Amino acid sequence: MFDMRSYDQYCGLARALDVVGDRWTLLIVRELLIGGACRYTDLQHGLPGIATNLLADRLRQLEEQGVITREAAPPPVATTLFHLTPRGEELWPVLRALGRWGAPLLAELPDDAEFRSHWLVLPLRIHLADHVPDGPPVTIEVRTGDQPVTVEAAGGEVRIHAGAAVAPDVTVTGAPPVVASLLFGELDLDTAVERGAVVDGDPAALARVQPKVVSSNSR
Amino acid sequence: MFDMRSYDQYCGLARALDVVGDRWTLLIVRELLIGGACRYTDLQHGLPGIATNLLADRLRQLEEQGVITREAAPPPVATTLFHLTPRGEELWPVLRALGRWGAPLLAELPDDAEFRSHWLVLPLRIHLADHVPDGPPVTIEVRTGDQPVTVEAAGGEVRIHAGAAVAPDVTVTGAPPVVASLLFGELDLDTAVERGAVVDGDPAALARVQPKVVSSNSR
DNA sequence: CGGCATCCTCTTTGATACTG
DNA sequence: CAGTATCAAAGAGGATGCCG
Repeated sequence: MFDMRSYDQYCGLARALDVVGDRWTLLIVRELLIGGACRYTDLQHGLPGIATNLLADRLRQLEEQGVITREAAPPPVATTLFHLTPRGEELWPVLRALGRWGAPLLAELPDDAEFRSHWLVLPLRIHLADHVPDGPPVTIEVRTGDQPVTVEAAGGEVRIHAGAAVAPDVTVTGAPPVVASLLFGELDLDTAVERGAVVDGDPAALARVQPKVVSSNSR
Repeated sequence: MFDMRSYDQYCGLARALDVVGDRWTLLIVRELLIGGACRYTDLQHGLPGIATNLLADRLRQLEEQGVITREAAPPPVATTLFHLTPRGEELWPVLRALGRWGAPLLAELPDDAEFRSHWLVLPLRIHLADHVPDGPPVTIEVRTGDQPVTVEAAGGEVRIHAGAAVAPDVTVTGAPPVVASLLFGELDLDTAVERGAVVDGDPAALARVQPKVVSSNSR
């Protein structure tokens, strides 16, 4: 039905690209790193623009290469769940490096670019830290894009996942670029509010997890 | 003449892939990370199988994106030199992560895969270290593939570059997989020799730089 | 509805030949 | 040396149909 195209080079980079270098492939891995396990339709939702046959092809290839597994969830759910194998999870450093390199390019995106709020999860996991390990737990609800994202800081650990928070100490609402810049500490609170962010609740909860570096970004 | 295809997603990973996600692109970056500056024909030699129009296209795109620069070398050389910009050099963590992930896949390659010995340079830079900083300098010449590669250890630093050594303390000759496995400490000396490697000179020079971990690989 | 497969069109790639 | 030109083959994108 298809043949794996290969660079056919004795080089680790080339071998990696043989497996994950095709269009959409690493974005599929991103989806699975964020959520843990996804249904086919979850993947389609998180990968706006992908053709359905292409998604099916990529999933089959990734399965053959041992990067993902498909698991038939038992009734009454009766759906197929895709998730990364341990080998697939080892792609995390690759995604981290690429995401970091690409971050400065976000500024050049048109305003109508696609956005799914769960895409914030991995960058937030990289950049946020609990700076007050001994403080009481705090919860932040981030409202931008298609669904809320919850940030919980407690005991020196930060947990981030898609979905609404129960009783957030603070909520942050606004367009993705402003909300993201605020959370990543690239904008201070006042500037973010000036640019349309709405912060409802205790701003100290934000300061607890934001990266310390505040660059002097303007635009 | 062309339009940059974009995933159009507000996501750092997707933005990175917009710029360096096309086929061959990261391999071009590899070539430039290894050598520093390359002529068009050097790139063709290091990228066996690439179509020349594709190479020209990719170079133009990378230049537009600020990843590489082209520099007209003055007479009497009178050639164009391509090299990475600082922004392009920041792709090093990406290549490192991908190369590391792909390394285990090298074993599955057919024996007639393409090989250029300078492809060893980056992995060697990652894995080798000078374990005897106070010892006298040593030089290793690696002979496999199309040209020799030189490893120099001195004062705690290891320098690796393509090209012959002047007066090597030891030379290692053999097929790429065996030579590479020996240098990376995945095979011990005896096993490597059994499998066709020829080590001429002082094997202690090898031990000085090899990674300490010796895994129990067999095949 | 979830998980694809098919069909069709359009773009990108690969191979080769040729040029300033 | 550093490309451009040309053309066939493969892949991507989009719409729709199928089947449990």
